[in-house]
Amino acid sequence: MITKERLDPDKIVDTALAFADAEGLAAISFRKLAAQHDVTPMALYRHFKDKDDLHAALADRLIANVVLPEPTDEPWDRQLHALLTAFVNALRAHPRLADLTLPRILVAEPGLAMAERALELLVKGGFSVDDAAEVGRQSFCSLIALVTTDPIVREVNDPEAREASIRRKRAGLGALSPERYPLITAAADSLICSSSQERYYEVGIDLVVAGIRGVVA
Amino acid sequence: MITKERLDPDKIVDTALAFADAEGLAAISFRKLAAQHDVTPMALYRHFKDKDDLHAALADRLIANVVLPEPTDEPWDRQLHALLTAFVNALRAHPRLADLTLPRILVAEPGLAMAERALELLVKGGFSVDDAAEVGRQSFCSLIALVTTDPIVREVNDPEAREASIRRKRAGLGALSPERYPLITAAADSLICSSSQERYYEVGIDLVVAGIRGVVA
DNA sequence: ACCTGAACACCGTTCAAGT
DNA sequence: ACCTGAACACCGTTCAAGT
Repeated sequence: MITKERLDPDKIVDTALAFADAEGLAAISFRKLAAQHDVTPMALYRHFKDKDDLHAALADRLIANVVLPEPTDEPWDRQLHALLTAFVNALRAHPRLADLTLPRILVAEPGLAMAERALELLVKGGFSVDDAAEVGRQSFCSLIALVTTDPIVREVNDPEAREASIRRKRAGLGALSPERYPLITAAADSLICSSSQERYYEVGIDLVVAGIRGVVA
Repeated sequence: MITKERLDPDKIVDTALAFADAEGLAAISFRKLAAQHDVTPMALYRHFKDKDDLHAALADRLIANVVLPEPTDEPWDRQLHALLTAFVNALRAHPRLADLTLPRILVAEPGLAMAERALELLVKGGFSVDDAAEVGRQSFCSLIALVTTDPIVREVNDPEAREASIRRKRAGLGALSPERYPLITAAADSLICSSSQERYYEVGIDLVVAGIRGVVA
């Protein structure tokens, strides 16, 4: 039960985040949000211009949770690693919504501070300002993809359906010819589900940072 | 006008691809596809179990267009670069649908052949089979993200709306304080729109390959 | 086997109206 | 300023029925 005095946009965002965590982005509808707050769907339009506007508000909330690391005297690539990890950690709070953040990074705080800091470190690493922009953008895209394709999150929430889905995948790879696909069949378990979620994110972030280090002119 | 003898699933997929190219994934609906083929929406259910099934068929079409490079005697990382480029090129035919491909790579040909070849090259590069699986998966994810976030594709198709969107972004970054955000304001043009689409993809693929090279134990 | 018709349970959004 | 009610133009999907 929501205490009903005023229709608070922040509380609507809270509810939307909860819906998305439970059933994904598609589960967020104005009509369901309104019902949850004992209000008519149209009431929400007083606070959000349209659905894109609500999505922007959701993205801004994710970005607001980025905890920027303090500058240190470590080398630039270590500091960048810490910065990108902070971004990933913020997204992981609501992984089904990570996709929404990209167009809001250069709008919402602390996305702007994070972007400025990333450019700073990239320039320190040897990139021109324009190359830093290009490389930085692509790095953030990769990290967002890392979170949205988290194999554990991506599965259905219902544990029974999840079991069925994994069984189906295993059956699919199990039916392959080991002669024709020796490595896929050998790596089947790793391909179906990462060994550990922490390792998954570790490898993902390391890959991005290693890529950046590798393309410095 | 579609010649009407039989309802051909392949032709429905053609129409869906055209819709998505013009207006994005959300523009694909059973009702509109049916109308385009002078048929009732339910007729489609004879050929596709549901919308996910249609999406799988669309993904399979993208994957089917991957042109696998022949094995050469080049070093493993060069060959991997060529393989990943082939994947990206296939996705670029229908960039708004690139997202759909991930869960179909290990199902549809030549996705399986591509995955097997990628694992092969990664193992040749020094990865264990399981590490190759993890690193390979993340690399394909990053490349899919590269295509779906192509700044040119992501913009609205209508050239007038596109102009307005770019103007709005420029205004947003232009309003920032150059003292507080010296690098963002300096790189504004690069951040808003990549200089060239070819360079965008070159940098993106180079980053992924450099990352892989960098994390080899 | 393949397609239709009617129906159900949803959507986002507009517009005029109430307080 | 803030919310309601009715309406419009859409969705995916099920089910029973036609040929």
